[in-house]
Amino acid sequence: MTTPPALDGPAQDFLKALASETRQQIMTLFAGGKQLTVGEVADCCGLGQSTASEQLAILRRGGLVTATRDGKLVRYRADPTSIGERLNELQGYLACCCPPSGTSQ
Amino acid sequence: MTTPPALDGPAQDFLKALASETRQQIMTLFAGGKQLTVGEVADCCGLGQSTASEQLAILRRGGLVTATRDGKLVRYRADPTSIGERLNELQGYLACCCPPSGTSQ
DNA sequence: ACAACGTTTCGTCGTTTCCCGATTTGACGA
DNA sequence: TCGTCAAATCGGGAAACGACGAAACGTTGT
Repeated sequence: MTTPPALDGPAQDFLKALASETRQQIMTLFAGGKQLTVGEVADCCGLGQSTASEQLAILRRGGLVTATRDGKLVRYRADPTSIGERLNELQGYLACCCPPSGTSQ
Repeated sequence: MTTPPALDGPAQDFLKALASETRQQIMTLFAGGKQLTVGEVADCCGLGQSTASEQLAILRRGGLVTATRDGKLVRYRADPTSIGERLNELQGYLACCCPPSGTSQ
């Protein structure tokens, strides 16, 4: 009886993180493996400093980016491994609702 | 120079649709290709009738479900084809931020 | 014509999200 | 030890979201 597998915490955070246009825009900045500081992100997106920091924190909780300290700077970059995992989980979740073969009703 | 491919409308609707716990729960009801009416969804989730209708409309806009009329009922079910497409688009978008091979910074 | 089911719209309420400025924390370097 | 710069956190205000009930409408079947 296919236990309805409600999405768990991590997957939830992943979706929440992606469900904002601003954060989607931020993610595009990391294209090609680029690394950026909070200030650069704020600059590129026309956001306040604290706002950028908050949005990056949400992306980090969603497993989309990681941060490493470099002197007094903190460099953010995309986290392909984690993204792949969450994407897989999402696919698995959706697969439950989407019988590849029509088992019909 | 990987044109930053901001997510387009459909993908946006897909993410928005999935970014609600209630709608995630609704999706699990369709597991195994089941079909449900608005009333059944409202019942199963403890939602008001209009709320269920609204949430289903959002899921439909997101390409997650389709609706067909059957007599005076409207039956909803998951839409695997559309889901697959949107999932692919999402993957493509994320791939831009996630160099499969470390092209490094 | 009428009843049943679904959809849409309206107004409301409470919660959450987004963004901000201000303040605090943390990590240097003098 | 003191500044200083970057980042994080705090507090607040505006907007968006989720849910509700009620009403009006469309469709379908009796």
